[in-house]
Amino acid sequence: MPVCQQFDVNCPSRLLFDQIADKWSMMVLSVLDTGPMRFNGIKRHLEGVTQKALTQCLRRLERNGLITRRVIPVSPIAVEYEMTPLGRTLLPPFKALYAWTMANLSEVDAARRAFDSRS
Amino acid sequence: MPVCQQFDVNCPSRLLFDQIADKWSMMVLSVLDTGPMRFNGIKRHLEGVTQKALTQCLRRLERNGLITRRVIPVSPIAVEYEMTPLGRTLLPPFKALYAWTMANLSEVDAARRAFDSRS
DNA sequence: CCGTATCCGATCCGATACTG
DNA sequence: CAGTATCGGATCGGATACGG
Repeated sequence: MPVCQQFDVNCPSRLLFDQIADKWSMMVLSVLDTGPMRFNGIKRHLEGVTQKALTQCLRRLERNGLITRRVIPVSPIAVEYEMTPLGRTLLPPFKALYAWTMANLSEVDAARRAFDSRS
Repeated sequence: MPVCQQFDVNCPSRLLFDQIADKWSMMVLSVLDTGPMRFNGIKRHLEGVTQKALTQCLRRLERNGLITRRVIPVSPIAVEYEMTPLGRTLLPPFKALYAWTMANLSEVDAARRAFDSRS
């Protein structure tokens, strides 16, 4: 089975892939895999993320059904994010890809140096 | 094992993930999985790709050691791209992710409609 | 605490033109 | 055939300010 059956930018798989392969989603899901967490808790775990970027990322994950957002009406307001069962099913494939990157980092790096020295 | 050990934008895995999770790489690798192919051959298989985008994508894949580029000095010139052994090892994790997207497309779509109707 | 709104520079991306 | 070069619009992303 090919990775994308239609080799098309509108391949249904690609439209979903784009939503989860972005800059922060993978790390947010990984953080939430350890349990529910509040906004600033997540933010503290992701060094370098801005509030805007994290908000957008969380919204997208929520819209795609991978996490839930629960407002706790205390003062000041608290918002807890939690992985859904669907979100949990995404972690194994992600981890497989993560394992590949870690296993092949050095080989890729060698290829890059070879390429860069050629040009 | 977490998806990203450092939860950091500079996590070495992320820096590599960005290179392969882009708009076209997955499809190019999938096309080349069927055998070596020339530039315009690949282009014909990827509906919607521009020459510029494909060139950039092929360069990046070549630089990362996932494909090779071979110039065949005929007239007019021919250039053949071929998957490397390293590139081949990337396909199983990719296919796992592809399988997940196909398996969960409808559930994600339902979540999106629910979210959109809430707001 | 958890956002939204706005501005602004950097970057991407397609279209087009041109070359060996 | 397989690129490179260039340009302008669109989009992204950070910084900042403000609000419930």
